[in-house]
Amino acid sequence: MTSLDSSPEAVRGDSGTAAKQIPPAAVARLTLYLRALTTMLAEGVDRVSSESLAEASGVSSATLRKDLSHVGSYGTRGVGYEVQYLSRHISAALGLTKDWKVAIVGAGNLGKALARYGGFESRGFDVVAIFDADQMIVGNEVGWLRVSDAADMEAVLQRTGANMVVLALPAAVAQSVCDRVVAAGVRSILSFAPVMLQVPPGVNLRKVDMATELQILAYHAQRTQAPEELE
Amino acid sequence: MTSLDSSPEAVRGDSGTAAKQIPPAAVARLTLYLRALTTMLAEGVDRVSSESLAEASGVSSATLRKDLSHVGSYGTRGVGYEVQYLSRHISAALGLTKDWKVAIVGAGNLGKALARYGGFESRGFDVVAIFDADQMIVGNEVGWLRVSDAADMEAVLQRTGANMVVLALPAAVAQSVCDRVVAAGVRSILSFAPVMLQVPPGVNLRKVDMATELQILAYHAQRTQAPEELE
DNA sequence: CGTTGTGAAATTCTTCACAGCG
DNA sequence: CGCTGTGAAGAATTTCACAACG
Repeated sequence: MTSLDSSPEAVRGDSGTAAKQIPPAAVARLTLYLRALTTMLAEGVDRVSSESLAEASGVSSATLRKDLSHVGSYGTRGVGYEVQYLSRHISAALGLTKDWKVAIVGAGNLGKALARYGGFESRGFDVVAIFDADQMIVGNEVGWLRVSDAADMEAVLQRTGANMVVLALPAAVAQSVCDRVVAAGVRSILSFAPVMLQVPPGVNLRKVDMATELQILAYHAQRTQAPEELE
Repeated sequence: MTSLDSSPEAVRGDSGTAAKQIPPAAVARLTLYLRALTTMLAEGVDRVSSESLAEASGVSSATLRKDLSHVGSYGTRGVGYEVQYLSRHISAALGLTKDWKVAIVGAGNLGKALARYGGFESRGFDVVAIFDADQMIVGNEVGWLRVSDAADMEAVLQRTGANMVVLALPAAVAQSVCDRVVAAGVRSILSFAPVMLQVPPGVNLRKVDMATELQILAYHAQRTQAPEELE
């Protein structure tokens, strides 16, 4: 992987560590390729061209090849990519070789749904704990886990070695729980709470807001199919 | 203002309605502003500057003002924005004044969580039906709804006037259900199924994949805290 | 005055097109 | 010959900086 690639500038690498950074948009798509490759692997496909992998992932082949170029050169010209080989390299680039242990905070409907969601385990994320503050819920079984008391969060996070946390709780308490989680040393947080959370630098926070998704859909729907709407 | 009008993909062939299109990235952020404004409204705040609304939304003030410029000029120079007034205009621009009726397909853990999720109702989306194919589940109560038989989907969608559908079902059946939903006339779909769905042009599809979010988080986590640190 | 709204510059992302290689 | 990998071109988006204005 030659890459006459020089980082533009302002790369926050203090020095030395020239680990090539992958553009955010490309990272998001790499997960799609990985999913498609996993499906192919299960179907016994062992080679794939950029054209067909792109189609299976819903992107253009040019975009796909450009994205893969950030990861490395794992294809064979004139042939394509070996499914398993490529799959492994994308996983490595995404940091999925590490053992990710996820704790879910909030055992309401969403928290329970997430805890039982097979998609996590099957993609290398191990759900190790689920918390709730409601004493009526603490102790209940959710999947193969038992709901822990949110009061013991720090201790349980430590004991289970959780290194990612999913927040599935009401907006009102999200920030304070988030603060505790950060204080406990967790540096990767996925929040489903519909609020802007403040986290210190060095902590990775991603947000998913389901109502937001519907609103975006509403915008497009209104544009493409509203015959009567003028202003 | 200008007519920098290049359509990314299949835009309807009509030419009469030249409603100004808002960049996708801006649309996504407008929903954040709306959320922040709603919170402020509830707190009794009635004026806000671009600077503070930007902070409450987690973006730069320059980005915020640029985004609002796509919607219109609703601020007062030297003063700021009136919370309610701006809120109303963003809602209108996003198409949220229309009555959106949402049907959820799949009454598993996720489907139930979504059906009971207060965030939809509170932001103008009315959940009007929930379906499942499992006869053990059909008829159960979920929130204030009763699970309908997926076999009757077309009829129920018609009767309830659903104009948006949320797919909360296994990857394996997602495409075929999606096809039925499209055939029934629904043109806006939010899918939680971890597969690439094919929809005809004119149908709006958005996807949320929770495992994908964790993978993206993993990438960043690995970059920012893995180098050669021992702990 | 202080803050909005916006051209223009800077940056990032996507697409093109083709050289390079198996 | 066919397909990958990649510079270069082209779009889109974000940031800057300041004129306009209540």
